[in-house]
Amino acid sequence: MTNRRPDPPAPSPSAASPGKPRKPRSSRTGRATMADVAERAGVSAITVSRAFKRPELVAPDLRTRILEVAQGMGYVPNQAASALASARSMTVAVLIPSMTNTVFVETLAGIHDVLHPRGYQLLIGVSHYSPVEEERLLRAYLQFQPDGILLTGNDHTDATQTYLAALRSPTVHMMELLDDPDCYSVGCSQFEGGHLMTRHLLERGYRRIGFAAVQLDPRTLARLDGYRQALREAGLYDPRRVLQVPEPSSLSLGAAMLDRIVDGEVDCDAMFFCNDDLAQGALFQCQRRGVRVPEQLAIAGFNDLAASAWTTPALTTVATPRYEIGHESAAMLLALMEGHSPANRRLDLGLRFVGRDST
Amino acid sequence: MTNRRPDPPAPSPSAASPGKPRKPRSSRTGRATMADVAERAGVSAITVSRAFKRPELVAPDLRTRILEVAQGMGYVPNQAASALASARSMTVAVLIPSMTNTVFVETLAGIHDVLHPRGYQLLIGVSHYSPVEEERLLRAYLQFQPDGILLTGNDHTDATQTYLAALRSPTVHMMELLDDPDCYSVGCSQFEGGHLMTRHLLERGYRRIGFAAVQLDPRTLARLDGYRQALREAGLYDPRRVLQVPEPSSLSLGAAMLDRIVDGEVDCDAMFFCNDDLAQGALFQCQRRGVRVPEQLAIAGFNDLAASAWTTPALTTVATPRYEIGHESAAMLLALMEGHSPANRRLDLGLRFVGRDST
DNA sequence: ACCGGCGAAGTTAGCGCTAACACTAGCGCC
DNA sequence: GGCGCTAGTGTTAGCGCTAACTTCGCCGGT
Repeated sequence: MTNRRPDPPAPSPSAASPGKPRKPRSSRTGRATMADVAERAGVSAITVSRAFKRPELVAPDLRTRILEVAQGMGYVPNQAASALASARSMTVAVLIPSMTNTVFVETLAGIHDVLHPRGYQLLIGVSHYSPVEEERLLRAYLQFQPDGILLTGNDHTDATQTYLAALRSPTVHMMELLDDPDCYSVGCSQFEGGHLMTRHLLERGYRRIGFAAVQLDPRTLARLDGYRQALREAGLYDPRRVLQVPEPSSLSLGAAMLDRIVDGEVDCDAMFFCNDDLAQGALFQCQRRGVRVPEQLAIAGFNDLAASAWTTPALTTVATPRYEIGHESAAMLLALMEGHSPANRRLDLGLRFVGRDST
Repeated sequence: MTNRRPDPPAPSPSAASPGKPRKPRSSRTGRATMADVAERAGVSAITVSRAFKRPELVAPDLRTRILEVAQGMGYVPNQAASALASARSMTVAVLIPSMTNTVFVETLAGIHDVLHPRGYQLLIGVSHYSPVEEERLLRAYLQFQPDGILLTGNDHTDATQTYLAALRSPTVHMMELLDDPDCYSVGCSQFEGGHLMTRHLLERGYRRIGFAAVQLDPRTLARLDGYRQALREAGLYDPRRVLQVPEPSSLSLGAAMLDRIVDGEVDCDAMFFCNDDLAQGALFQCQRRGVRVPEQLAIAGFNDLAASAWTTPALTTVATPRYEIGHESAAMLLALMEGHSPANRRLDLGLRFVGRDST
C-alpha cells in the first residue's frame, strides 16, 4: 500500500483557505487528475499524458503500469483541459437539416464510421432546413473550436459564409456539389437526378408528367430544375403541372397532394414526387381511393428509402448514395484536418436509377 | 464609423517570435480571445466574461458596447477554457441504441427542445443495442465531463454501473421505469404495453395469438412478458407461438417472419409484432401474397410510427410517448443539474392503445 | 462626518492538460 | 574517449477562461 494520506484538511471544510499551493488530490470535481495518477505511479504528469496520447513515446512496461494505476483510480482525461492546452478539440461539428429524414441519418452514420475510430466526437446540429437556424447552431458549435465542420448543401446565410471564411477550420459541404473552387464538396447532382427520372418517364411513354415539390429543401428545387429541363428538351414542359407546397414533407402531405392531383387540380398521367416520403404517401392514398398505379397514374419518388421497395406497387425512384456521401465527406475532412489536401475538391458520387412497378 | 483598425500586424506573419510576453492579439489559433476583446473595449477580461455569461452583473451600456466590440472582432468564447475554469461543460451525454429507429430520434427531439434553450449541447452516442458499446461510448463521453447523462433502458454492463456510481453526474434513464430507488427514470411500462395489446386481441376473439420478437432490444422482451402474462391469465399461452430472431428489426425481416408464419411455422390467428417496423413489413408481405388481414391473420404492432396509419389495412398498435419521454427526461435532468430534486424519481408517461383495421 | 451597504468594476490565482524544450542514460562509432 | 544519436523521462510555462476575493464610488441614514 502506498501512502494515501493527504495533507491534513483545512480547518473549515467549506471555505478553501488560500494556504499551501499543493493540493493533496482531486480537484473540486472530485475526479482524479493526471497529477494524481502521476503521483501514484511515481512519474511526472507529462508521462501520464504521453501514456494516453502518444504511447510510442513511453516505455511499454511503464505505460502499462500507468494505465493500470489510472484505471484503478477511475481516472478519465479531461477533454476540456486537453483541448485548451493542445488547441485541438477532437470534435467535428455536423449540421444537417433534419433528423427525422432518414437520408441524413444515414449520412451521419457514414460520417460517424470514419470519424469515430479516429477519436473525433460529433456535435450534431439540426437546422430544420433554416439557414438562419443553421447560423445560430454554427455559432454555438464554434465555441467548441471544432477541428472540422461538415455542412449540408450550399444554402447558407451571409453571416455563415463570413464565419467560415474567417475561420481556418476545414469545412466540407455535403450533398450538393459546389462550383466554388475554394469549397470542398461531396455529393451527387440533384439536377441530374431530376433529369434522369424525367427521362425515364418520357421513355415509358408518359407525356403529361407532373412534379410535386416541397419548398423547404433546396435540393428539391435542383431536382425540379432537372425535371424542367428534361421536359423542355422534349417540348413537353408545362408549369401548371408543378405542384409546390410550403410544408415539410410527410406521408400525409403526399396523400393530400395525391388528392389534389386526382381531383383534377393537375392534369397528368405521371407524377414525379420530389422524395420518397411524398411518393409513398401518395401510393398509400392511391390504395385507399382505388387509383390504379401505374395504369391510371404513374408515381415516382426520389432517394430510395427502405420502404419504397415494399409498397404496392413498388416505387420507382432514384437511389442517392447518402451513406457514401457521409463516409467520403468525413474522409475528405479528415484529410484536411491532418493537413493533406484531398485529390479532388468536388467529389461526385453519382446516382442510381431504380425502376420498379409504379411507373 | 468606429475605429476598426487593429494593431499593426507582427513584422513576420509566419513565425511568432518569442519576444515580449505581451502578445498583441490572438493566440496560436488565430482567434480573438477574451483578453483581446477586453483590451479593445477598455475593460478587464472578467467584465467581458460577465457580459456574456452573467449579463445582470454588468452595466447595460457597457455590456452592449462589449458585445459590439466582440462581434466586430468575430470573437467566439472558447468553450474548453470556460469548461476548465468553471467546471461546467454545458454538455449532456445522451446514449441511445439506434438512430435509424425513429422512436429514438423523436426522443432526441424532446431532449433537444428542453436542453438546447438552456444552452446545453448534446453528445449523442449510438450503442447499436450493445451494452458493451454503450460502455465504450460512455467512457469516451466522460472525457467531456458532461454535466448530465441520459441513458436508454436499464441494460448496462457492470463497468457502466460502476462509472455511474463513482460519478456524481446526474443521470436519468429513459424509456424503461427502474425500480432502483437511487435511479431516476422516465418512460412507460413496456410490460403493460404488451399486456394491453394482447388483451385487445383476446377481446377481439383471437385465441391463437403469436408474438414476433427481435432479441436485441430488452424493451421487446418486456413486451413479450406482458404478452405472456395476458395469455396465461386467459389460459391460452403456448410457447410455440413465440417467434424470436436475433437480427435487428426491419421491414424485410417483418416480411420474412410473415412468410414463416403463413408457411405454417407458427399456428396462429393473430400475430403481435414487437414493433411497427416488423408489423409493417408483415403487412406489405400480406399484400404481396394476398393474405387477407385481419380475416386470415390479424396483425398488431407497437410504437405507432407515422406510416402505421397509412398501411392497408391500417395497423393496430400501441402509441408510446417517446417525444414526451425525451422531454420529461431532459426536464428531470435539468432539475438535477441545477441542484433541485425532482418530485418523482420515476415518471410513468403511460401508453395509448390505437385500434385500427389490422385486428 | 461617519458608517454600512450595495452595485459595478478589477485582481489574483488557478482549472487540468500539453508543447517545447531540457536533460540523462546508454549505445555505437571512428 | 569524446562525439553524436536516440529513447525515455522531466521541467517550465502557458492555453483562455472564471471563482472568489478585493476595490472603488456612490447613496442614504443618523
